[in-house]
Amino acid sequence: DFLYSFYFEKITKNLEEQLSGKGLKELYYDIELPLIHVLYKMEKNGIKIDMEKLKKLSVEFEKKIDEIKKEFIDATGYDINLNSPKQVSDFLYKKLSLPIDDKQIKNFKTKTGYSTSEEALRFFAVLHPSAEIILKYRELVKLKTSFIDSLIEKTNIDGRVRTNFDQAGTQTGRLSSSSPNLQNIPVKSDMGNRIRECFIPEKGCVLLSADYSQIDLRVLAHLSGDENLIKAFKSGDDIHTKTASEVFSVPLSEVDEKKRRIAKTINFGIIYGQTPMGLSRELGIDYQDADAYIKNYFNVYSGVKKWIEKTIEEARKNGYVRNFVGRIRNIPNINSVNKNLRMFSERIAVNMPVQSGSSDIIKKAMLKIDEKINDKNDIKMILQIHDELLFEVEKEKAEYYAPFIKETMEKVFELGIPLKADIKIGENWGNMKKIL
DNA sequence: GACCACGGCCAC
DNA sequence: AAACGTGGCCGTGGTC
Repeated sequence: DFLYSFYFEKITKNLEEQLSGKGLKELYYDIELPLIHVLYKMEKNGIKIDMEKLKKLSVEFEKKIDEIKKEFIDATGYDINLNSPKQVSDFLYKKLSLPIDDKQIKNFKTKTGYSTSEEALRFFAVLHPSAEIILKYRELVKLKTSFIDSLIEKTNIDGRVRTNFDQAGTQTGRLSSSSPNLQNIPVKSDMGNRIRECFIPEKGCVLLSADYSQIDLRVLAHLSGDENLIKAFKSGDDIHTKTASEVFSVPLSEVDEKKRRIAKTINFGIIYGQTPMGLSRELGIDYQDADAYIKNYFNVYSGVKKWIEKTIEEARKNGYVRNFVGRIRNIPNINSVNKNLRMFSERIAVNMPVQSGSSDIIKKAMLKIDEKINDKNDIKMILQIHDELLFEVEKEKAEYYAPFIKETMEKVFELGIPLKADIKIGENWGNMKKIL
């Protein structure tokens, strides 16, 4: 016992000094340490799975995958392993003998050969019907192996699946989730959404989802203090439509879907440090146009541009960046002579205060919500997906807790812009209706 | 059988 | 593909 307390104190003191020296005591004691218990409870709670539905889905996907395999053989005469990028690559680039020149495929090089990525397959799809078949095969196999079968295997006998949240696994302070990862359950495709429908509440309960609206862009607005971006959020208009209107110099009413889509891509790209080349490729537009759009963006939101420059400057000087609650990320290669490494470091430096800022906002909200619900048994916090919290709550209590959760999330930090959270409820995670 | 790199792709 | 940031997991193809 003596030795134990002797070394315990020694280690504690050492850690305290290290935290102190880096200005991390508040982050540790106000956020990370108390969060441990919240995460523990979420891991313990787990989430209920509609096993019957999931198993039916597995069978259905199995059949479809078999059909697609046959379809491929019928269409091509080749019986290759479609799970093997190597075999698919040989098939597309060699066996098909398509009239493609080096110029067209030079963008599709990988370390080991020629790519069969979705983008490459879309290129081949206009030349040969087999590419479309492979794409469909990929989608279904991905959903079946990574999600359907994995979830079936990892769901406990009590009908609930429990993830592992890693609190110290990311460079930005985000959580990560594994075994199974419940932070990347499909949502975008119809097929994928059918998997989400297999996540259900306990009998007598509903699922309640609370997600921050545009939290990263709002954090960017706060950090940069950019007047236009702040004004945009204060106005309550759709942010991508607003950006489109500003960047293309047209009234809000004249922003069509195409313009909005471009603006949306730019908005996300800014946070990740996207280059004109990246933007042009993603949108399938000319480099010159992409370059002009980004320049326009920085003209309109000049405060954002200044903040990016300032952030990179600080990273160069200090070798690290810090977010608004003091969290640190070291940027060791920010002054590297290797241009690729240096540019990469600059994007990391710019992205960190934004992504980690959002992450600490939701962590703090989790703590405040937990303070109120930790002794209640009519509501459980069960998942965090970066900007979303998922609860399992008794049906009759959903309307009682909803405003509290919304308000707690929105008021957790007083920033230069309003934070906004939307509340939805539903009988499964794939079909949620907005209530607040 | 354990481990790894790789290509590929799901989420935010 | 990635000159778009943060993650985890799948199957293949290879080594040991």
